[in-house]
This record gives sequence, C-alpha cells and structure tokens, in this order.
Amino acid sequence: MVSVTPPRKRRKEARPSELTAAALGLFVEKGFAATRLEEVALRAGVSKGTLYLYFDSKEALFKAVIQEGIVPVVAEGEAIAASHDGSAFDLLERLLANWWTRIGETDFAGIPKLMVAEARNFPEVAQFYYENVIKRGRALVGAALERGMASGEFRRMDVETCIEVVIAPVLMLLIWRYSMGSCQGKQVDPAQYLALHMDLLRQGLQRTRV
Amino acid sequence: MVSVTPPRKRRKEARPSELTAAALGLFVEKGFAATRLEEVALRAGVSKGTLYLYFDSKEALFKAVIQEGIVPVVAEGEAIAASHDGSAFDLLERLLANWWTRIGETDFAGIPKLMVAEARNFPEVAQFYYENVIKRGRALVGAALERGMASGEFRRMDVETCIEVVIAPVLMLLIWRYSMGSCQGKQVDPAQYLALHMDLLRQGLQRTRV
DNA sequence: TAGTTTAATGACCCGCCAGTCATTAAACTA
DNA sequence: TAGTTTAATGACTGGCGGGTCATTAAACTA
Repeated sequence: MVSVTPPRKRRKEARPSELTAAALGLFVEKGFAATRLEEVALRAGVSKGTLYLYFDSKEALFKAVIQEGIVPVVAEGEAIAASHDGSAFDLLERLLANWWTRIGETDFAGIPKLMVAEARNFPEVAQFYYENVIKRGRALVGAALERGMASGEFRRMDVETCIEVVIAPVLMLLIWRYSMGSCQGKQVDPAQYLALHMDLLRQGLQRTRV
Repeated sequence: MVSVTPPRKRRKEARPSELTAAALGLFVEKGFAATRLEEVALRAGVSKGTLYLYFDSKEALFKAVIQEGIVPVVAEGEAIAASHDGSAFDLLERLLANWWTRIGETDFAGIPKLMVAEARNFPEVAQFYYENVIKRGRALVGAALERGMASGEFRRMDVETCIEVVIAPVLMLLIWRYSMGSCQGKQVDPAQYLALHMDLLRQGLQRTRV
C-alpha cells in the first residue's frame, strides 16, 4: 500500500462552481458554523489554500452559494407567470410545480433552512436573499392572487397577508426536511402534502356561492 | 471614577432559571454556535465559572432551555382539548389562541427557529423536542381534525398530512420573525396573519354542500 | 467569634479552525 | 528545451471560546 498524492491539475474555470457545490452540501448538512473550510475543499478535491484563491472568506463563499443556487430559479417563475393565460389557480399550481422540480427535488432544497438559520448572523447575505428571492417570489404569488380576485375566481382578501399564508407550508416542508425531519420514522410524502395544501387552498380561496 | 466589583451573592435556587433565561435570549438572537457562554453568564449577572456549577456543558444548557421553555405549554393545550365541547373548528381556534399567548407573545417564540436551526447538530435535543413538543402538539391538532371529520363538520382528508399543513403557517410566522424578519420594513401583523389563516382553513376544511 | 462549608470567581489552558504565505509544479511561451 | 507565469499546495499562526480549578468570600454553625 503506497500512499499516492494525486497529480495537481490546473482547472481555473471549474473550481468556483465545484467549491460552491461542495459548500452547499456541507452547509445544508451541518450548518454554516459547523462546516470547516478544509472539509469543503476536500469534498471539492482541492486544498484549503485553493479555496482562498477563489473566495475571500467563509462568508463570501456562503454568499456565492446562495447567489448561484437559487436566484436563477426566480427568473423562470417570472417567465411562467408572464406567459400564463389559464386560471389564476392554475398559475399558482404551475409556479408551485416549477419551484418543486427546480428546488424541492434538488440540493438547493436545503437553502431555505440554511438562510433561516443564518439570517441573523449574516445580515448582508440575508438582505441579498430577501431582495432577490423572497421579494420576487412573493410578487409572483401576489400577482396570481390579485389576478384571481380581479376575475372573481377568488374571494377578496388582504393580498400581502394571503401571500404569506400560501407560501408558508411550502417553505416549512423544506425546512422540516433539513431539520427535525430525521427524528420521525415515516416522512410525510411531499407530493401528498403539496396536493393537500393546494386542495385546501382551492376551496379556501374560492368565492363563496351567493 | 472608581471601579467597583459588585458584592457576591449566594443564590443557589435562582441561578439555573436566570441562566436559562439569559441563554434563551442570546441563543434566539444570535444562534447557538455564535453565543459565547461568557456572554450568557454576564447577562445572568454571574461569572462563567458559575455557569458550569449548574450546567455540565453548553449542550446541557441548550437542552435545559428547550425543556423548561416550551414543554409546560403543551400540557395546557391537552387540558383545553380534554375539556372542550364546542365545534371542532372552535377547538382549533382555542388551541391556536393559547399557543399564541403562551409562546407567540413571549420570549419562547424564538424556540422553533432555534430548534430548526440546530436540530441536525444536536440530535439528542432534537429527539427530546420531537417527542415532548411536536408529537404531542400534532396529536392535539390531529384529534381536533378527526373530531370534525367524524361529526361531518369537516370533509374527509388524510389526517396526518392535514396536521402538517394546518400547523405550518403558525410555525413559519415565528420562524420568520427570528430570521429574515429584520430585512423587511413593515412586518406582517401576526393577528391578521393568523386570522386569515384560520379563515382560509374554515372554508377550506368544511364539507362541501351536496 | 472562630471555624466550616460551599457558592462564586476569573485567570488560565488548550484544541480548533479561519485565514496566510513561502514553496511547488503544471501549463504555457519563445 | 529553458524560462516564465500562476494555479495549487499544505504547514503554519493567531485568536477565540469552551471548559477547568485553585482561590475567595458569603452564609451558616457551634
């Protein structure tokens, strides 16, 4: 058994995304504070020194993870909303479906819990996330709700508050998975959970018959 | 200006709860990892050494915070459910109201976010919280839902899944307040948020007229 | 009041890990 | 091929904070 040091490779282009991918996995698994940069580097197949070639600090790495992870998905949602011409409820369902396939079923699913856990310690990153993800995501849901209320499909309610209530269960599903999820034996089935949420909403939002 | 060292006081009985109260505040503010024990001791008006007189380790302190903070409230909910004889929906509203006055409006409101953030790092504490708070809380909501379904007040749905969806917005409200909450100017009004949630639920859960 | 108990102290220790930098070698150039 | 550039390395450091313990003094006792 001879210990071999794998040969160095110079791959300037590929490093940053490999490092953020490794960092995402570890941050989501263990939290920001408990993640050691040496471990991130190891998982990315690189030394700790190399990490500092591409990111100024642990916080900079964190910000990059958030930025490249989730922001692109918001734009997709905006495109869907812009081109949609069915019912308002259909739009809500399409937005949810897109969110689910692009976030919920990928490694990015851990980001909401990560942001929630670290928001207070990294106000700058939190602000960035708020402006680029939360605000825009809410606007999407809000527009769908307003469309439904305008057309008479939904009853009239306070839109801002309604947005929160609609989004909350979707976020909780992900947050749960990455926190207490491991405590219970049988996990909730995400598809069933989301279906029931939308089912409650369909009936809860609709204008009552006169 | 003479620096005075305040006189020592021996207050064996009062220390533990003063320490857990101080710790709760700081854990909730800055997270578990970012909270220094010296700071906890300072806030409790005591030295770091004294803290170790009452708690074996930082983790033990954490567990004590959770234990004495929220567990007692669950029993109250159970008493309410046992004595209730109105409609199932009324019971849900009473449980929510109690939760709100006993948790939502107190310092304990920060515990859900704290647990969510730290569950992975402290599986033992998470397990304790799961068994003593979450399971029992869910059972309460589940019983109310089943009562409503049995009486024909609610339509039939999968109870386990429904519990999650009903609870999620209530938890998110608190989690939000202690994480991203500081990013936005105007906060959601909790009363309005909870009222809208219950309003959506009232209509969403009810059996549709035949 | 002298003697005993033990709550409280705070200086200290030590392991951990973010961040540094002198050195190495891969890839490119003339 | 010799020379240059710069990606990559990993040993090292500084300080931070969890945890310890010898010392101090408050409260109690005879």
